[in-house]
Amino acid sequence: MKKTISQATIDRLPLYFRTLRLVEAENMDIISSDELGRRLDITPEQIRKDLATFGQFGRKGIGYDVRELRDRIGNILGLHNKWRLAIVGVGHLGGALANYVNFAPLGFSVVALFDNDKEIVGSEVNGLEVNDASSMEKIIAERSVDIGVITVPASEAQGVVDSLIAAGIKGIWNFAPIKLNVPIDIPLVNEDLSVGLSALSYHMSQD
Amino acid sequence: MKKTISQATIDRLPLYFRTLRLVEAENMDIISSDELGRRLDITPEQIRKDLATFGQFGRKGIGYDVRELRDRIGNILGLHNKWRLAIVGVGHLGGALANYVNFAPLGFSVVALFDNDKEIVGSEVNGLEVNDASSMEKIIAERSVDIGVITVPASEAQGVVDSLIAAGIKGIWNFAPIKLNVPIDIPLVNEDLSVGLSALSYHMSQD
DNA sequence: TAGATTGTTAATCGATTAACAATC
DNA sequence: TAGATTGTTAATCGATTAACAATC
Repeated sequence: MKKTISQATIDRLPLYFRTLRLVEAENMDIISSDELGRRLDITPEQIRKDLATFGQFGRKGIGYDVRELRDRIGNILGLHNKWRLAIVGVGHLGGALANYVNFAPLGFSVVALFDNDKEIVGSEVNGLEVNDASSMEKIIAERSVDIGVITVPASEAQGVVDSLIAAGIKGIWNFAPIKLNVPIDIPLVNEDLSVGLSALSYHMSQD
Repeated sequence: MKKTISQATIDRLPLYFRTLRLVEAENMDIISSDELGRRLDITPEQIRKDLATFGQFGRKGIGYDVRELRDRIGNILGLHNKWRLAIVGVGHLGGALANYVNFAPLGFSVVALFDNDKEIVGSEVNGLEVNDASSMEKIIAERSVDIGVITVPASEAQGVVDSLIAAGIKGIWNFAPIKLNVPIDIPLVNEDLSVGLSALSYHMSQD
């Protein structure tokens, strides 16, 4: 029986991964939980605890091998899967994500774009043609799309998600500010920009 | 002495706010924690607990007045401040945020755009001219900018933040995937897209 | 060896859930 | 009145922090 990993731990792993890549570029071979924590404002105890969830990664008295730890965290996060994304809704935000350069180093690639606006369908974004939403089922199968990125208006989001799931998508990354219903076996991550901005407003309003 | 409010609670308030606006558009005057919870997949106990942090909002046996609760949550979040944003880095993501339509209903407005790319400076995005980064200090004061939005590459982010803070900015909303150092009295919220996407990858990789 | 640093257990802290009296 | 629903206290659960033995 697999122990459940806390979401808080999972959300810190990408930060470790990112920092290890930077540290690697600085030609450091070994890093301590202390140094890694200093670079992320996370306590070394927290980092060691997080890593201990998945096994033993370091050497007592020495620290962690940068490359090895980066690889192992990447594998835990499933980044070796080289996930393929389809962006549904090629407005400003969808277009920006189609051009986002920070996906590639994590192994994600955008392989399909969809919209239902005749003005947008047929145009090219970052070298990829925008397809009509009606061809979603066919193209998702053809291009082995794994993840659907929802950048349509909230009112259309659930319909799009239903279609994606019918087409066999394996995960949903949602930017529409609305609660989506998905089958329990389809992971869903919500990226609600208004939450972060409102939280900032809250903190700025405290004396 | 003011009790500290948990970040988890603060992060749920925007969801309540958003849902209350929708419910209001449906002409509902009263809502129970049960119904609100049903619409957000949050337990009614959690909602009542969150609200209780800030006082008494409802009527026993009846529920919450939709408009009143929406107003009071808006005020707790500080949305009545009508914050003014400047976006620094008008690439794809910065440009998308300059056009983002979901800010206005929350009282946020974008009043300045900056970039250091000569190709971009002088162009117009959503009716607003892109200014040279060198004029940041002057324009931020002139336009009473409250919040700086960081959409520059990670390598430039800390420099931009230092300039913004020197110019008198009151809060930072950061999209650059890097840990920023800011004075403790300047609230900072990080929006790291790779965290959410990596977490999705993790969940998709579990049996 | 002495100093550094991990991995792990125990202690603490904080958040969520459950229960229920108050009351509309 | 009976049914519904809040606000609040108590119980539980889970996450973080502290401490330290193991060991390089």
